[in-house]
Amino acid sequence: MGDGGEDPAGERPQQSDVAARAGVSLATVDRVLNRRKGVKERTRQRVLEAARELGFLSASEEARLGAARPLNIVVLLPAGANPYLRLLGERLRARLERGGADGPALRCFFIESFSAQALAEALRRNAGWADGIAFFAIEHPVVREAAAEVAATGTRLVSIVSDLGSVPGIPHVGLANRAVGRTAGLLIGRFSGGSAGAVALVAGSRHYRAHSEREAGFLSIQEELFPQLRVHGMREGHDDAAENYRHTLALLEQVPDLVGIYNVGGSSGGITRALREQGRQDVIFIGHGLTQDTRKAVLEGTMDAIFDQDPDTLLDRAVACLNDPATPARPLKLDIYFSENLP
Amino acid sequence: MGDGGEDPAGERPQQSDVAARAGVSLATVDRVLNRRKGVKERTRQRVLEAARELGFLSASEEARLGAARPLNIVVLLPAGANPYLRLLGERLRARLERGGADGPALRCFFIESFSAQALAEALRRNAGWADGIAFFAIEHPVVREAAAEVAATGTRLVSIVSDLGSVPGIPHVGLANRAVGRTAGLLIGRFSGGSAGAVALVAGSRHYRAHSEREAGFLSIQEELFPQLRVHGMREGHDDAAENYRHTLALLEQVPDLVGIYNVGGSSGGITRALREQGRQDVIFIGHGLTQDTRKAVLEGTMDAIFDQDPDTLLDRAVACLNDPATPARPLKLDIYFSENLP
DNA sequence: CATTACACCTCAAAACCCATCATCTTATTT
DNA sequence: AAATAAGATGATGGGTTTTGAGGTGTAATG
Repeated sequence: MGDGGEDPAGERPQQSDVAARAGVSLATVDRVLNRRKGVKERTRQRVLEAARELGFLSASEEARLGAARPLNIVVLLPAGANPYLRLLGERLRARLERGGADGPALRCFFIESFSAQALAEALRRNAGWADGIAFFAIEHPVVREAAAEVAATGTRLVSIVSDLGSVPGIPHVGLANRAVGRTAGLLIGRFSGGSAGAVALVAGSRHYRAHSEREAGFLSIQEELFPQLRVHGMREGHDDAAENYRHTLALLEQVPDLVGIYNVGGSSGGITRALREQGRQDVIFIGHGLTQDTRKAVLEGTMDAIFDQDPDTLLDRAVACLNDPATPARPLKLDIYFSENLP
Repeated sequence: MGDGGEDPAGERPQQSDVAARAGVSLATVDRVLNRRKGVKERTRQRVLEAARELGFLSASEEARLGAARPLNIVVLLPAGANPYLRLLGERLRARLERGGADGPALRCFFIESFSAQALAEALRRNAGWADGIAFFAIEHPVVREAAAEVAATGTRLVSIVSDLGSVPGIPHVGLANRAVGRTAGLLIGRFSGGSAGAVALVAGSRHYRAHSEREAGFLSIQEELFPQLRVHGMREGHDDAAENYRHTLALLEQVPDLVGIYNVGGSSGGITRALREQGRQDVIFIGHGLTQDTRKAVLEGTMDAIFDQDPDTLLDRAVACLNDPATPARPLKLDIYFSENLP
């Protein structure tokens, strides 16, 4: 008999083809396809697999019948030279190579930094084919709108590192940034040993909630506990090393009694370079992101502490959130590194 | 048709086929497939292999059943009122209730503290039926001897929190304690703002390597970076709150210029009580173990920092080590908590 | 109108789950 | 070495679930 199996060039496959391929009877295929009970899970999977192989089911039908397909996850990060984000991208690649087969398919795109439009567009563009999107959020109506839209289509979203404010249905994986800012303030205050002077804030952008929350926490604790320190207004360095370098040089010149700097954003390399060049290792400096350059800066004494959120934990939690939206979203642990406890 | 080979084009294989191919009875196949006990590991593997060859199992089922039978793991902790160790025991119980079926069977015994004999005996007693033992080590020849013996019988061992020194075949899961001691020294040195004075060390017992390593690290950094601080010799408080309380009272009386205390051991409650009662919140105090009492002490300002190793991570890693002795044994991350970043 | 694909049902056979008990093996003790 | 204990396997049977075979009705199609 000629029929025997699927027919790549010809007819649409029939239930009988699926039955044959799965090695079960028509009755069982019928039960599976119509979600009737009385089918053992193992058989169900066989049938579903056969159906998938024959292309009998559309993707949506497949999903409806619960064929466990690895999720398609997209990660959207700001482009630019921020070393922490580059490290995050690298860990992501590493995870891909490890996880290989059964893990979710992860893809990472770098979006033009600080552009709400670009991010919104990227969200919409990926909503179609991705099952879930993890994104570094920019707080902007355009983004919030796009996120709400995308979430409504069923694509799961999770913000990482920086959130969108409280948008229902979009969990966040990241630090408790206000507390982080307060911790930085506490350390600078205590390290400065009670002497009066100025402390300066450097940020990437106020449109990152992570940054403005850290700023707020820092300001609140300075006011509360260290009145002898005055805070020198925040400067936006757009997570750019060169820009941060210029800001720092200006600071050092304009603020003679500068005691400390807290960089709530990334790319601390520009700041350490300025401090080093000006021989101002006495300035207490705390920044974010455990990377090669910050490690070196802490070891040589230019930087006093690194605040970090472990990239692997971050990705784990983001993926867990996308897999199961019911995952409770307690904040990540803040890792603090000094010269003596670098890993 | 007597051949007995699989039949790719024909009927689906049945359990009876698996039984025949594995050369066992249906009852045994059933026991394996339903994860019932009473099957020798070798037989289990034969059955699984037969099932695999016949294509009886789907990939996911194969993974589920192919995993080695959950290990029987015993955890040995020092008895006593040390809150961190009690918390560890509690997390262990929590993990049991969660993991339920497929997780390893964990059992926790509390051994008379500071008794090498008791620990050695417990190791030997459990070696018979446990697949792996995780134990808080006491560095003592009696223990090392017992550990080597037990390891030789095939029971896997891993030391947690405090290790045995370098004994081949017994990996360790815990902090890099020398670095931890140096970090404590760094913080006390910097918090003290350059003023001269004395810093004191309190420990549980010198027989815990964790404690003496932390001490060594602390001493080394004091000497290196903070010559204006003199270290007041270590006192052993046996992780007992009352004893630590008495030690602290004595310290406060005998050392008028006391600037800081570092408790390398547990049960910091006694120390905070003494500091609180004597109104000496100005003394910088760093201790180990994030528990209810240390949290409170940090919040009220009696304690300046808590060093912690996350109990869940600790247990995860210990279990991983016992499951797969090839697991690389990089040290745990040190978690540092100040008043502002308590979880 | 005959044909085809399929949803939905019933029924009996087959496969399977689960507990029990007897038998055999292996290790431990005496 | 014999006795004993503990564990592993096989045999069996009752109850449950799963499956295959086949019937019926419907809608689409040529």
